[in-house]
Order: sequence, then C-alpha cells, then structure tokens
Amino acid sequence: MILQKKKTFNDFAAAKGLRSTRQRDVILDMFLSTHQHVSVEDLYLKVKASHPGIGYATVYRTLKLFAESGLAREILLHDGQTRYEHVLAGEHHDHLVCTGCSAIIEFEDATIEKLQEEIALRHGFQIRSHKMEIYGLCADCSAKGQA
Amino acid sequence: MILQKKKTFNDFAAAKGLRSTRQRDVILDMFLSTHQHVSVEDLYLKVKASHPGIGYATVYRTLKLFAESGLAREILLHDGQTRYEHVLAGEHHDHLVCTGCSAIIEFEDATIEKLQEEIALRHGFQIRSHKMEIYGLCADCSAKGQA
DNA sequence: GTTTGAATGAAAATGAATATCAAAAGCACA
DNA sequence: TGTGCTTTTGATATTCATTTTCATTCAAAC
Repeated sequence: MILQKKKTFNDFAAAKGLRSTRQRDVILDMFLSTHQHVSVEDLYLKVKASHPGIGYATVYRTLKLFAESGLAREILLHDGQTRYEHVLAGEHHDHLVCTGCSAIIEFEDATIEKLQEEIALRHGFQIRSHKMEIYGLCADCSAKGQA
Repeated sequence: MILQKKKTFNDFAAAKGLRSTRQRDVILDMFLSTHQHVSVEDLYLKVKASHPGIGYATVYRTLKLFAESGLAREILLHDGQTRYEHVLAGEHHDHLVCTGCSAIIEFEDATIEKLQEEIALRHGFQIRSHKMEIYGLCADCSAKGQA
C-alpha cells in the first residue's frame, strides 16, 4: 500500500517532469508514516529529527505537491494551521471534530456520498472532492460537561 | 426576520454583559444587509464607506461576536480569507464550491442531516454544527472545459 | 455629573504561508 | 566521467490575514 502510494507520487512527478530528490523521498516516507492530519509544522519537526538539513520551505512545497498529486488533501480546521491527510484511493472519510478536546474521529458513509452525487447532478455540478466536518462534543467531553 | 436576528444578538450581548455600542449596531446592520459569505475585508470596506471612523479591528472583533452569538458562522475556503455567512435559525445549508470560477452554490438536504445525526449518535458525539463543502466544477465551467 | 470598566481605533505584533535568490544537485549529453 | 543547463533547495526576507496592545473614548450604573 505504501509502495502503491509512492508509485502514485512518482508517476505524478514523472508526468510533470519533476526531478527526483533525496528531500522529497524523505518527506514522502515521513508523511506516509504519519497518522491522519499532520500540520506542516508537525511534519517539519519529524523530518528535521533525522534530517536536520531539510528546510521549512521544502516541507511546504513538497506537501503542496502531494496534494496536487492526489496523495494528500489539505484540511482547514479552525486553528489557523493547514493540515494534510492521506487520501486513500477511492475513499472519502469525513470528520467529527470535538470542540472540547480537539479530538478528530473519522467516519465514512456511503449513503451520504450517494446523496452528494445526486445533489451535484441536480445542479449540473461535477464533483472533484468534498469535505464534511461535524463539530460538537465527543463522548468524553460531554460526559465531563455533565459532571 | 432582520429584527429577529437583531434580537438574537442583543439577547446574546445582554447575557454576556456586553455594552451596546454604535459601532456594533452599524456593523450588525451592514452584515445583515449583505448576501452570503462576506469576508472581513468586504464588510470592512462596506462599513467604512458610510462610517469612516470604524476600524479594522472592530470589524474583526464584532464578526467573531456574531459567530459566537450564533448569528453567523465562519467558513474557511482555500483562499486564505475567513468568510462569514448568515445562520438562519434551524437551517443548515451546505456548499458546492466551483474550483473554476469560485462560484458558491448552496443546498440543503434533510436526509443528509438525519444521517449526520445517526453517525454522531453512533460515536456518542453531540453535534453543535457542521460544515459540508463539495468541490468541483459548476455547470458553466465544465461546459467551458469541454469547448 | 462622576466614576468605572468595557469598547474602540491606530499601530505594532504575530504567525502561517510564500517569494527570493545564491548555492547545490539532478539529469541529459558528449 | 566531466560539462552545461535547469530545477530544487535552504536560509532568509516578505507578505498578508488576523490578533494584540494600549491610550483614549464612551456606555451605563451610581
């Protein structure tokens, strides 16, 4: 699966005539080894730990490339930092975001996806991607709120 | 309806012990007279036209208050500017965002809302609000793309 | 009116993201 | 394996939205 993703990016890079560099390999490895929703800062620190030479700007640039290649997706939450999440082929997952503890729970619902397509059709709209976030309190936080 | 909204905010202000000021009245009027998705910049310019004395920071602060009061909601698109939209009581509307011409089409779907509630329930999650954006090409842009 | 603390406006500060540019590195070709 | 050309990089400066600061103004309770 990781190999498949590397291939996705390499194909994209080849098609765009991008050069293959050590830095991009490292950042790709690191990105693939993370869990969901890495901020640029997060990834930069992770990268710097083992490769101190790699700069901030390169991480920014490279993550934008990942997004362009379809490997990653930018998510805007409300903390002013762009985060990147993995795009698993053909899979859309959406988020429950806890406003108490900032926990993010992922979910997926095929019916909602279907309905989205219907809505798009009704408006003559061609879907490229979508994003859904539900804000509220997670089970823990709403339990704490009661106590 | 506009009166109802003013009341919403005034109630909120009263409950929070906020003072009623000329600036907030003006900004509220201006906000209510806009259509969807005003950026702070937009509203600031609109306000400044008739009330040159009112400052940038006040518009920022006031819009945040509107959001807190439930009157408005922050939307993050991908252009680096926070926008505010009207929250109509009890109504959730979501967006089709055209990546070609930046047009925003609104829609509403009761079934999706229901499904969201089910999903939240399944995770013990209490919904406060939600946001759904579908990205792609609007009818015009995809027609142009063909041509 | 006086008093008191919140609200304002102008300007400075912050912070994420992007641009700049000289130096380094990839890649095609000899 | 070098040569030349172009992309990429890293450090830094810059931009731009948003937030903070702080002295002044103003709302509202007494």
